[in-house]
Amino acid sequence: MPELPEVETVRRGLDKLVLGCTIADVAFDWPKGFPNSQADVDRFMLGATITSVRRRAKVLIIELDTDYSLVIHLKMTGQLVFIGSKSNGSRFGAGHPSDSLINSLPDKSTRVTITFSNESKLFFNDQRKFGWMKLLPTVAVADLSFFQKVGPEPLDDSLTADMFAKRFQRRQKTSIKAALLDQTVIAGIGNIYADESLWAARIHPNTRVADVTSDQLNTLFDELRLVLNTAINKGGSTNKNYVNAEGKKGSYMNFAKVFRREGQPCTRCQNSIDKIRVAGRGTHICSNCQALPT
DNA sequence: CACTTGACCTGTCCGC
DNA sequence: TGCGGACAGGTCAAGT
Repeated sequence: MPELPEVETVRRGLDKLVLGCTIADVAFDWPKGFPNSQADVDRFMLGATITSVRRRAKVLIIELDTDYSLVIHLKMTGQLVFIGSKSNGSRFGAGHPSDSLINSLPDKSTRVTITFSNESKLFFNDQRKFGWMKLLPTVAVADLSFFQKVGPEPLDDSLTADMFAKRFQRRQKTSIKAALLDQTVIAGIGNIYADESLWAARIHPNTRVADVTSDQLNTLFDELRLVLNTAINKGGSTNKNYVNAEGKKGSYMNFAKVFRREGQPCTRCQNSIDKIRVAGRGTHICSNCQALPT
């Protein structure tokens, strides 16, 4: 699922819904995705209060007042869905009481259920089981190998176009799309926003990084940030499974220019959008707007 | 090191 | 309808 805009949307939802909540119970049976022992959970989660919800790249960090944190990666199909509970026992969704998720969770994809002292619940669902959640000492979170290697946040105010361009210097021989998807170059970009930003910057995804001009990299920097900010404003993209912390879908797919629009006209030139394969991933382009250098 | 490919899972869709 | 294969928002480990 989730790329930076989706994870950020979930983070904002959790920040609103579970900050200050106290954990009363944790139900889990998923050693591969949640490897902590019952003893760890008893000692560092039960009775703990959530003090902050942060995001780095596509990873969520839920900090507890026990100096432990839950570190969560949703990978392709992970969801974190909050469902409240009224004092009379009836359930309500955070924003949309009619949402079908309210009465269907937990379901067969539910891997972890956290119950808070006010009886509301947070479900970690993951159909494909690629996602994970780890309970770690907060001071150890930064030592995770992923955080040691991950590149800068594309929306960080301090990131300049020059700094952005420099990140690509050690990936000269690969395609620009493979480099964009490489989390050690820039954090948070996945298949949807790689395709969308390359279309906006009129760069063919198969262009070798060495053949991307500095003007094109400058344009890509601007367009990438525009695409990501727009996607956050639309609540992210729901291609299939993604929902936010309230169980709601994102609407960015209605505004996408190429992603999953194969066969439809390019909004700039009316040429039919193509789907090709680049860096082992399905890739959407306008072959008229996005020419390969000759 | 840089680069590519397959593996990890479950579900769905498409062609025969 | 059934069945096999390809494919799906992301990382990793292993190979060259």
